[in-house]
Amino acid sequence: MSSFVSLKDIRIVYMGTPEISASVLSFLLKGGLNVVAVISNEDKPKGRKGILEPTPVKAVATSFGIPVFQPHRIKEDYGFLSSIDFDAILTMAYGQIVPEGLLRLAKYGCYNLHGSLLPKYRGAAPMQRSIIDLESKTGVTLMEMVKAMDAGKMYAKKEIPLDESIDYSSLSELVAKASAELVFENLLDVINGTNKGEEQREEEVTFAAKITPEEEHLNIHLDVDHLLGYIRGLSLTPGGYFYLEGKKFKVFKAKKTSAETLGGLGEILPSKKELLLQCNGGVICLETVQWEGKKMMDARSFLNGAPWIKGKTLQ
RNA sequence: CGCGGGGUGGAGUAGUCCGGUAGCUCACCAGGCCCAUAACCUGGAGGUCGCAAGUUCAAAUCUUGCCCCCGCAA
Repeated sequence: MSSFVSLKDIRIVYMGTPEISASVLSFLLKGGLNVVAVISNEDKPKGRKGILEPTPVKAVATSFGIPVFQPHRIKEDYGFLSSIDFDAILTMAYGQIVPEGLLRLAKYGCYNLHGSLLPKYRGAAPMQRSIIDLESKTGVTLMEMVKAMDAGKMYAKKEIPLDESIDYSSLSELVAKASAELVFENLLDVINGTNKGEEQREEEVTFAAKITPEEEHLNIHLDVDHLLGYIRGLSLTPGGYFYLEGKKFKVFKAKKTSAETLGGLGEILPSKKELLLQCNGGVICLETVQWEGKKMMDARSFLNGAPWIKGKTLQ
């Protein structure tokens, strides 16, 4: 076992790719964590013009002057790590399975930040699923990386209460902040062996499957509360949608206004200033929407330009 | 050359095909009504119609080039 005096003495290799992982890295670096190298997925062509853009994590690392490695297949290509002097690996949403051989390269272990209260919601989309399932709370877990996905020992957790004001985007921010806190408060103890961790109880394991393209098409038949769960769980990216006049009509934000049935299922109810949608078991007020080809806008603006929507039915 | 939609007062849109007074719903300002109001009525200010060039007596509208935004696909 080691005996680091300060967290800053530990030389860390950070692995991650998307926005949320970049936020975590940013918090960690601002807090003084000693990150000696960053591994991120390959840059991919983005946007309509297919321009190659750096991954969010790469962008942050670069701005801090930290070397970035982007192996095509980490499984076959992690030899570059032998040229780096480091102590431990920390990952958050890297995007590829980390091979066992690489796990063994870290003298003081490999650690992962997972966006749920393990053992619940192992897998790809824990934050979205927690919201979609209408959980009352979720959180972040600092854990040991092992061969099996999200199955290692748990060292520390932070709980985050969920309510109807939290969507995927706002939860991501909370998770990023909590993740960084977990690292600052616990990683030293974990690596020094003071914090032994706790095995996950297999009988409590649940999985958070990736969001499928089909799920992004909101199901108007769902009962109103679960429908709102989907809207929040998918917002702001990728955004759940209905079809209106054959084109996608995304709904980013909505709230329940009554439990009545005032029109046909999926009908936009007549209202001067609000975009009211009849759902199964109640009426919801759409607050932020986007019609295919248009910009995201508040419902009031949309209504100003498209009053004809009243009486139409969303599918 | 991946497919498609779009850029019009502060916001959202109509008008573009078929050239000729820039309309609508809001926001804003003033006045009115009202116990009162985010409601209602009246009046008002605010626009180089993305940029540039071309055609024309005349261009938001037609032609060409460019910039930017958005949905999809990757």
